[in-house]
Amino acid sequence: MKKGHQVTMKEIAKRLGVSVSTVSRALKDSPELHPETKRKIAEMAKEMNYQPNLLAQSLRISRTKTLGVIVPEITSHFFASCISGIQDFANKRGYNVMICQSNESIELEKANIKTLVATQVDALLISLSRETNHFEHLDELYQREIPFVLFDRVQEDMPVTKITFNDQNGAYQVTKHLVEMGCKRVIYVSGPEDLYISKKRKEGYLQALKEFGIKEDPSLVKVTDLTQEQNIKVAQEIIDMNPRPDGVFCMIDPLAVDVLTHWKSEGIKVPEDMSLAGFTNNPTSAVVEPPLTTVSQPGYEMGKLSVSHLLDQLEGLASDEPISIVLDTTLVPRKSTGYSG
Amino acid sequence: MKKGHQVTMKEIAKRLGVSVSTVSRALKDSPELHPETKRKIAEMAKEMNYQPNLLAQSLRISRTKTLGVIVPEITSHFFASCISGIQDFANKRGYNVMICQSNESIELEKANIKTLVATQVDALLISLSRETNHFEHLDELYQREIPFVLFDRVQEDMPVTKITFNDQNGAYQVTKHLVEMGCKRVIYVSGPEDLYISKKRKEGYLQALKEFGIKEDPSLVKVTDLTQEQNIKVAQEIIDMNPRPDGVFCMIDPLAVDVLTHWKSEGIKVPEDMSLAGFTNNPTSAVVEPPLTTVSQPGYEMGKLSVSHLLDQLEGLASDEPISIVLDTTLVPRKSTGYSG
DNA sequence: TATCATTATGCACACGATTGCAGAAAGTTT
DNA sequence: AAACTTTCTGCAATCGTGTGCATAATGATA
Repeated sequence: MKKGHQVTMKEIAKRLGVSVSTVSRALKDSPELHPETKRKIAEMAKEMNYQPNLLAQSLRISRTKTLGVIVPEITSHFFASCISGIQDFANKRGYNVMICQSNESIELEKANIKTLVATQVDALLISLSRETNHFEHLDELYQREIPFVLFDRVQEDMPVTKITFNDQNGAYQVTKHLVEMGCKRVIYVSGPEDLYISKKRKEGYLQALKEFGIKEDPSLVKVTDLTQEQNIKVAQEIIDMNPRPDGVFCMIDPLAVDVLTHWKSEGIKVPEDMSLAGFTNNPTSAVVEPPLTTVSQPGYEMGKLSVSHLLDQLEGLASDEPISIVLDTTLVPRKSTGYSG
Repeated sequence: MKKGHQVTMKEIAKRLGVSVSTVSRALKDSPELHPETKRKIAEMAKEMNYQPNLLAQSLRISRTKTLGVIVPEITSHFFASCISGIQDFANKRGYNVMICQSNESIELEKANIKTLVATQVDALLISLSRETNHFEHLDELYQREIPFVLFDRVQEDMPVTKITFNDQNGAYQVTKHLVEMGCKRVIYVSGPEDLYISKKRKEGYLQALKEFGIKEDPSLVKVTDLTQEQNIKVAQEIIDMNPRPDGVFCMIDPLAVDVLTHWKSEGIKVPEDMSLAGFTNNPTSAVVEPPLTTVSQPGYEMGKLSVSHLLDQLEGLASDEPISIVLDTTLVPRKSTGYSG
């Protein structure tokens, strides 16, 4: 299939018997040109449906006004919200966005970065994959002075701007809530342990226990790789424990939903037999039965803030100094922890 | 913030005291060059961490190997799945993807098309917004010979390749299922009436009724603009009807979930008092209580097929003749219609 | 009428990569 | 030693847009 021909300045120039530079100046409304000439050229451009070739412009000014975004997966509602926020605010400021997903693979993440850099994006917004436990590819970006920010899934030691949620505080609040609702033995179900959010949420969990004078017990921390299979395995392990725990905080909603579904099929009643809480406030968590207590993380806001700060830096409206933006989370108590309100 | 400098062929050439053309040929492993020269250049390129500038390449060959995608909203799980399929298969064939969302607005849809065309994407994949009821912008694409395909939300009269689901058959099956489960008075809740999928699903609904010899009754068709507010209003209207219907087919899952939630708060039991079914098979529909009977629409598959066929056409592997690809849907019976299996 | 100021336009080059053609350098043949 | 290959490399133009500088054309002044 052949792509249709696009009208160029050259053709407008030819039709009117002027030079290309005159056309260029006319379309930029340069004061050096005779008004009548400008009018004629503008008219012809409109008639021929001229559209400037952004590729050529970008090549000239070495700026594409395009940002690259890398997320672990688009189909996650949280990341989709982030993307949505990034898009909206990038567009508002005249930037386009190229989105890639790493599918939680570090190799794909590297490949994505490479392509985005090759296409000359002006900057990158990256949320790291689950697998990413070494960071040479980020170091390289840094050394090549390609601006980028990290959001949600960050590497703490990287000297770039990072946008995160107050994961620790969110986990603290939800654990505290579980204890306040009467739970004596609270389990934390963690995702992969070197994941930033796994660590932070664990810290919050431990902080709450400590505050209530509950001794830390390693056997109350379970780990899953977040596949449905393992999630269910962990759910079963929990109800097999003796003495059985009475509260479970899952580090992310889909995990909590898997646990809930399994328990239901095993006849466990939530919250009567066991309290359950998640994290993220996915739309799903509001409509399961019972509705799931969780922690709200506004993804759209995160996207908006990430891109806004990045563009401020790019355009010199903010200092180049890397900063750390921490967004607040809010506890969303629901029936799965016995809350009725 | 200043963007780091990228190494160009010119610099490699300067360092080695050869011409830029020699560098270009060396990096393309041209047989005209002395092997030793090639070796030296390749080495230097690696050392300097040279990355070709895709912008310049694209400008030269007038092809960007980039596709534009426009969807109504990214945060919908269905469209996110489509995007995911498009991405994966575009990347496999060496193409990049720029994604835009129209937020269901025809004006944004037009603006998106304009930017994507200006950035010289090689082709477009479009799913129309709810508001799109005139099609000049698509006509223009067609006249300018910019290749594009329509998926899911299509305009039937456009002479381009269209990828849709067998919406009518899906609706037929779900309606038939409701009747077979014992429903005597089945409601169809439609989205905006000029939406392609609203129409098609209504046809399927009517087809099933006809087959069972049930007379068409306009009062059994309700319409909502799909805002939560109106969805709830319709849900209330239905339980206020006299005689009360005993089965409801909502044209899309989130609508069905809104209805279900409202009914629960009003003490209506599903499926005992009323059967309920949706369409799309969102992840949510499996975890609500009771689980929702629905129709599965594999979005990832749709994305994959759309992009594959588009690229086949672009690269001359498939005929330019517009075709219509219709994907099958499958009924997913669950408890909300009394199914137990 | 010669000179100068002013206005309007074009030339040439840049951005980075690619390629047809010319031509230099080296080797081979007569 | 002259003529001819063969092998290797560089020049210049291209893609579409933008801009400093030169210059042509016009009018104003002395």
